Amino acid sequence: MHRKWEDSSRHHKLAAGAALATPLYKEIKRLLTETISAGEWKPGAAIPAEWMLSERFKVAVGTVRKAVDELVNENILIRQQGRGTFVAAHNRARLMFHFFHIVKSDRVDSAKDTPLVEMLSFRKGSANIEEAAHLGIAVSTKVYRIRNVLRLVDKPIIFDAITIPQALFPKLTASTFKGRPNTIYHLYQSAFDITVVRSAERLRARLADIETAELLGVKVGAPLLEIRRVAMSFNDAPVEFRRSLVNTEHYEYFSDLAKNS
Amino acid sequence: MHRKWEDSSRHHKLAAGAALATPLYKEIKRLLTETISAGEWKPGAAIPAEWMLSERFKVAVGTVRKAVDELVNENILIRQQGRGTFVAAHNRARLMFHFFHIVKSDRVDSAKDTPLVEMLSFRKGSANIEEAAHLGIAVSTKVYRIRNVLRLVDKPIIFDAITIPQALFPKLTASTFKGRPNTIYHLYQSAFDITVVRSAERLRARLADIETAELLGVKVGAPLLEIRRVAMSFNDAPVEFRRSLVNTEHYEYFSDLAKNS
DNA sequence: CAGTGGTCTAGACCACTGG
DNA sequence: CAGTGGTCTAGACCACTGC
Repeated sequence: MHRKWEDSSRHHKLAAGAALATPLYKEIKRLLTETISAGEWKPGAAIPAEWMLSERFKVAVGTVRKAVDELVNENILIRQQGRGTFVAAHNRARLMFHFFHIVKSDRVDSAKDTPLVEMLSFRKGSANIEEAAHLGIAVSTKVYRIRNVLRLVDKPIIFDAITIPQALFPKLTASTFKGRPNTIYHLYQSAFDITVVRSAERLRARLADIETAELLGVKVGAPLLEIRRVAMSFNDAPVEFRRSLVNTEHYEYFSDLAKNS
Repeated sequence: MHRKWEDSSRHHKLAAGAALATPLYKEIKRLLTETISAGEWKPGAAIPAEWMLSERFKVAVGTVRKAVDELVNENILIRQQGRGTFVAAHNRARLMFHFFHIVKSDRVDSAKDTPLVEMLSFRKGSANIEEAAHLGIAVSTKVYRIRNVLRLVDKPIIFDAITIPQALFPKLTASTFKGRPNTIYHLYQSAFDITVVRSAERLRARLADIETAELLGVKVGAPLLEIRRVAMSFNDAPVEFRRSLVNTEHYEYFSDLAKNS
């Protein structure tokens, strides 16, 4: 009855009081992540019902649920009662909620304006020290560099400089972005099978230089918020490094450290 | 056997397809929070074992666990296998981990320096519009205002202006802070029974004015990171409004939106 | 060793969705 | 209505702590 005793591969205590056995649900979680990552279940599609997964993996439904719980918590899966469990897809709402933190400063409710992206340039290049460090690649590795201006309510507010490794995005060209109504993370996902699942950001204050001042319509020496973001896929694999400069005269960066109730 | 049918107060469907019954574990969570908030279990102390709670509340242990799970997730409770479950106390490690986000910019590991706090002033006053809005109180409500300079590795890096309602902190005086080796949130908790459980922060870039420039040892017009924090207790009740100005020449604000694996 | 939380199982029933 | 996730229960055993 008790599965544990049927499977001798678990609970392997090493000689010298070494590493502990991984909980079964963590293993299921890993298998689920792998299956998603391998493309068996596509973004936006439903994964099999929990009872099916429990049969497939030969574990109790409760164990599957605990694994799914964590993936839902990490925004990799989305549960919908009565419908099923789905692989999170990168739509605009998701981007705005999880990856766009600029809000109008006079809004108490922290509602967000949707940015309008205008590409300034698209170039090939070699990773500098900073880019290499953040992307976990060697210096001089080939990268793409994309520069955008983001407008909020018609005014240029954000200047983005994006760096991504060429190896991850084969045959990417400037025209790939043309006429795409979706977000760039949706493009990563739909065209290159790369799913951004989380990001880490570092912020500091900067003075606007001549170029940025012109782009954002501020004076040289105006204060700008600089954001350095590393976007990561499964297993914290770095995917994109982005440096943003934000005119925070009427907008702010909102950081809610609230937990998931 | 099934508790649901013994308790008729739950599952109350209102006439016009109205509000849903609250899950039992949410109710248990509320009771736990209330009990902590009422002071029956003190910060740092263990709460009763799960089986005791399950008897006390007349529910299954699994239901208690689910409630405790969420409170652990919100950093209100701390589980320690083999020892028990404890009410989170505000020690320095906890503060640094959850409420202090300034890291040295050249450190990849995002290790933090411990700030040395020097109080500049302690005054009574009346809430202005901004303070009132953030603290959820009426304009002109009586408040305390505390101004600090925080040094990191001997250099003044942060200027803090803290505003708290007098009603929440009876008989607070400047000398209350004298010779306290602990953090201010520890003081709130130990001397006033106010536990800060989460915070929301808004960031922007600013230019240093004369006063701040002098305090932080930078030039007038130097770029500073401004952080407006609202610290909250249980049920998101605002407790403290803090405006920080940070010299981000060698330090950064680190925002990791990682989830709890 | 007793006592705690951590994992896993098994099964019942509820709430919601969509045909 | 069938099928999905959501809640709740009950009980076994494991892993860890501290006496």
